[in-house]
Amino acid sequence: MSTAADPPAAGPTTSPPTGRVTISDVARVAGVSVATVSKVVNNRYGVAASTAERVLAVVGELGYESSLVARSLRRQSTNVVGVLVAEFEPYSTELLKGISSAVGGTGYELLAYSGGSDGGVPGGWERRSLSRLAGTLIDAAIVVTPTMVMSEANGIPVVAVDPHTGPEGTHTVDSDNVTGAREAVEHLLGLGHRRIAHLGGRSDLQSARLRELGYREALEAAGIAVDPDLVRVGGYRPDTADTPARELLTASGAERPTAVFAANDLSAIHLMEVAAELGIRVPQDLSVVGFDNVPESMTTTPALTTVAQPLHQMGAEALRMVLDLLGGTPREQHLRLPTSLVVRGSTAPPPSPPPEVGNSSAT
Amino acid sequence: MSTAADPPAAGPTTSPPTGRVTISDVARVAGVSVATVSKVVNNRYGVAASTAERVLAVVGELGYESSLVARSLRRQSTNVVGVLVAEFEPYSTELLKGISSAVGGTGYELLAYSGGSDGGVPGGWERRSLSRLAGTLIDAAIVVTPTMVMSEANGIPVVAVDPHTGPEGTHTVDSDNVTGAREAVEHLLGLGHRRIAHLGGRSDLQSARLRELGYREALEAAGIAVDPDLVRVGGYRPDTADTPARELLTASGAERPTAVFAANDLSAIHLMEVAAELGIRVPQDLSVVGFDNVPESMTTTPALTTVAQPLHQMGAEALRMVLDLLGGTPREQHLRLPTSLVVRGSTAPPPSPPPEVGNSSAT
DNA sequence: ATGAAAGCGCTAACAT
DNA sequence: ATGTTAGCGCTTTCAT
Repeated sequence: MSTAADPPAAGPTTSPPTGRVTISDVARVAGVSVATVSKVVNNRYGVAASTAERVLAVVGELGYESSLVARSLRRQSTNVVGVLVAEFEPYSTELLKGISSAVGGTGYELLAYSGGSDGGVPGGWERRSLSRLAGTLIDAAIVVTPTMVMSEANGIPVVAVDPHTGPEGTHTVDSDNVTGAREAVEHLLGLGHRRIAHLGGRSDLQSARLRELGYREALEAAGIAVDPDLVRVGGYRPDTADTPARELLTASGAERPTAVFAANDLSAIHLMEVAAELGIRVPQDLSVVGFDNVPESMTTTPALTTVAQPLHQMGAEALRMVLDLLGGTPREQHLRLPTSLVVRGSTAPPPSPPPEVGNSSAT
Repeated sequence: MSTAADPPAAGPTTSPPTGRVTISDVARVAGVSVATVSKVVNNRYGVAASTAERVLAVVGELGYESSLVARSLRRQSTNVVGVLVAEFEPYSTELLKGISSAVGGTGYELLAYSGGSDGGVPGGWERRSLSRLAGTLIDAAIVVTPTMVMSEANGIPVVAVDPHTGPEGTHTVDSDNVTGAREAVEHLLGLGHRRIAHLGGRSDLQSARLRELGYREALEAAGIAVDPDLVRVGGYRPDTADTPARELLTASGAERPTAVFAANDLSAIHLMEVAAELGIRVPQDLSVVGFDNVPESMTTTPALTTVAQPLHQMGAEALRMVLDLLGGTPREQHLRLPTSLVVRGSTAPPPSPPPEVGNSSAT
């Protein structure tokens, strides 16, 4: 009395109706032991050609593929490099493109893991992800913008890209934050700006401190004192940058900066939105420079002038470094790549200077 | 006689000098069994408060985190959704951003695996990756642009995004390729173009066929016969598009198209480079339209007019769909999202038409 | 409340 | 040439 929905109990053997094909399934169907199947699929010696053939046939028929998990648990290495990120956003995905292009032909596969944000403690996602994957799933790891110092205690090579804590414990790849920031500000100075504000990052992060340092250096070199009112913490994110951006832009008259150097593109873009809301035109009334050159920086109107980090190249170098480490090739601990200024539409000379004291046509 | 390179054999206990901290290490140090440690870290009942406290202290001290691999091997589910891609390129990473933004707050983690290209057979990476991960490492999978039909025989929910074989076996998310292509060509027609070429994708891929269909439909609706010389296979990639692009653009005089609709952005961008090389100005001498709207389409000069696929949204929808499937919520098999034309600088009216036969000033 | 033991799928010694 | 066994790190009955 079975209905059509009931599969006609083909065989109440060990095979569950659902689920994946395991090595035991192959062994049973081929009439050999699991060890033999393992030898066949791994091209080990000691298997008769006829047996191998039969096993391979069953493998093809059943579509068997060894489980990465079970295999890594047993084996020493997996041939997989892990890329640990907090989240897949513009910065990490650009890096990923560079890593991916460099992995071709190396025989390694890539596994990008996003174990950040939700759930546990805000900081420390990198340590947690690393502990969960190292030694079992991945042979080496590239950690993107870790907030904490990574100890290599997990027994696998680790390369940190743009570590927020500065190059310390581990091998690192980053870009020249200070020079990049200085060039951004020098660009504004060259345009004639004098009241240049800085919408900073997070004061606990190395990159933010270095970018602010570059800002200060450029100003001082030009003989301009840094006005504390013109420096705000923006937090790197649109939401955290909102209030400081408003404070900067609502200053009255001559107090208002004619240009802003933001610590990253995301906050620069948000500042441009705030400016638009306040009726401040970019670049006529206000020049804006960002940092990172993520793809999003080209989508604004006008497009954002920014300091480019060579993200693809940084990713590729990080992969090469971690593979060298894996192979025992000694590598320098820190690799720093140069930034470059990308001038687009958001910067222009400042509006005509306000009438000075003693000017003939004042008031 | 030990050199500085020899670590001073700290303790020949069971703990290897290298490698990760395992549950046994914690158990040994805390003086309890591994079962107890497991119970503590998983908040199971039946552990004395004092014991739990002690174990937790050791966990913190040693920085223990359970291995994803070992845990998944034993457990039914892993709370990890896999994203299977052939490679991390602009298309898949944009999707990834959408998937990542939608995963927040769901309690799931993301694992993007790139098991394509190198090594084995060109086709079938998706089947291989799925077999390797399904059932053990990941609870569900989103497969990006699979070339083959995916059977759900792996026992886990699968959603295919932009499947190259057309919506058949599995659940799918894609965009309206035909309408998108038609709108692209209608845009060119509206600008006054009549000789419109098509730099196609790969003829074995569904999306390429649909885009060519849209191209043909638009032309026919306008009463223009499709010139076979104006249709070339571009293969979706810069390298494969090179020769066909040259063939299209080196046609002499009036034979040369005044506009090209390319099957994707990458081949459109390469065609623009070829045009520049040949001294053909875009958009004055030639209009170009792409498809996808990957970030790279904004980096060209002029920026590329293209048909946007809502990639972030498609990724987010794919995640929602696969999570629904996981939770047993019934979902429609196919979800198709609309495309939209993004007009940028690479399209303009055609150059003034060549003198017609019977024109007074002809030759 | 705690621990011993089995077993997830697989590979690698070690028999036979 | 093939099979048996142990064990990777972990969770989970089942005893104690």
